[in-house]
Amino acid sequence: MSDRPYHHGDLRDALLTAAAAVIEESGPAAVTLRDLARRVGVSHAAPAHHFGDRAGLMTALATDGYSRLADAVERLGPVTDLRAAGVAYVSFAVGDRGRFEVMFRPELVHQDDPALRAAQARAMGALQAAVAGWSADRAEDPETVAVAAWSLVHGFATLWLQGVLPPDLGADAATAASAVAGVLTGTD
Amino acid sequence: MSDRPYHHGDLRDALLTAAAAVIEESGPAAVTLRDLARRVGVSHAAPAHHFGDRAGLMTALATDGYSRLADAVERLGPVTDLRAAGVAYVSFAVGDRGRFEVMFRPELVHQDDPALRAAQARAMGALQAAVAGWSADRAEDPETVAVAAWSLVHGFATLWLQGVLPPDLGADAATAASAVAGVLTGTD
DNA sequence: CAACCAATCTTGTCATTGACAAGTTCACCT
DNA sequence: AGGTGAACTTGTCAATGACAAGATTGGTTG
Repeated sequence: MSDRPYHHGDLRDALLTAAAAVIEESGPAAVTLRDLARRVGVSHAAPAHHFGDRAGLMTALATDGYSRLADAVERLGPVTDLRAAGVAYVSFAVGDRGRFEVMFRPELVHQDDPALRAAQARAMGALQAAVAGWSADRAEDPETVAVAAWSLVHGFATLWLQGVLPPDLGADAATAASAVAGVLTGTD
Repeated sequence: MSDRPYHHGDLRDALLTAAAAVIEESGPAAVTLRDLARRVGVSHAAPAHHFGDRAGLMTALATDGYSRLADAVERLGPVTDLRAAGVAYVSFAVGDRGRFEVMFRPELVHQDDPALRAAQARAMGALQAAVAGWSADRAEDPETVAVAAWSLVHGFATLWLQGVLPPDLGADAATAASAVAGVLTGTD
């Protein structure tokens, strides 16, 4: 019918990239299998072959996101200042917003997917390892401290992405995140 | 056709309550105007009369949520310990999960809705007033401190709701929130 | 008290979507 | 050369959101 080749060649990645782009523009609710297919130039049922269903596509995107987050944190190495880890976390969320927004929406993905769980575990392990050195210096229970640190950076990232934070913080998320994380560390 | 009265009498509130219940069970993506209509016992187009469209219903639900949050925080009065405000915030999120989940999803609501913005402003004002006394004692810029506090409790609430936090924190969100907030205040 | 009126709710319809089924094309391997 | 399975297609169905037009009702006014 059309002159495009029957085999796309890289359809899976193309769909994931397109999905991330749609989410960055309009949020996860705007992601439609048929729209992605149109954007990439394939038939409306092609995505189902690679991902099964819509949740399958979201699962693949979230898995990809956890892997990238783990990469970013592992590149960091062990940190003694929470701010470095916080900046990495927030930078990932802002820079890879399309994936980050799906990672913490359990209702959109197949939570029991093995690949997802593995990538999730790797990212969490990397985060914990990165913060371990810092939290050891604190008086409180290390786990409570880790949860506080995670809550702080995660909350900041989501609030920043939603644009509800006061504009006085500036336009650079990393700089603002560092300042906010400094409140927890007590450094200035 | 059926024997139910033509006028429901309290359809608007009934739909909002049903929507909150659906979200608590299955998340915002599971909310369907037609399903809500069925649950409440009206025709499939009845919801549109009260809310216009799906986003209109979500907007009303979010507005309701901001009002309830503002009520909860104002009941608190001025606080000198962040933990009290944090517990109130998290308790609202966990207790009114169906509304909380919609309040921070800009893509689901009509963000420019006047009633929404008013309720939002009231809630944010109440939070800021509650924390003002506490943040004044800190060395850092008060606004940065306020953002840090908000980020911490908001992040904790969302992570808690998603069930990704370690189970060692216990089953009571308020207790865990108090402990985690204590890391920021430095009190133990 | 009757007639109206605006709000409330209904039925009917349409384009879009996700999911599924069955067929077609193609790359690769033997 | 031939087959074999993965990649992709067309076709279809029920469900949904949105819209249009009509039916019902409580209140309100003349």
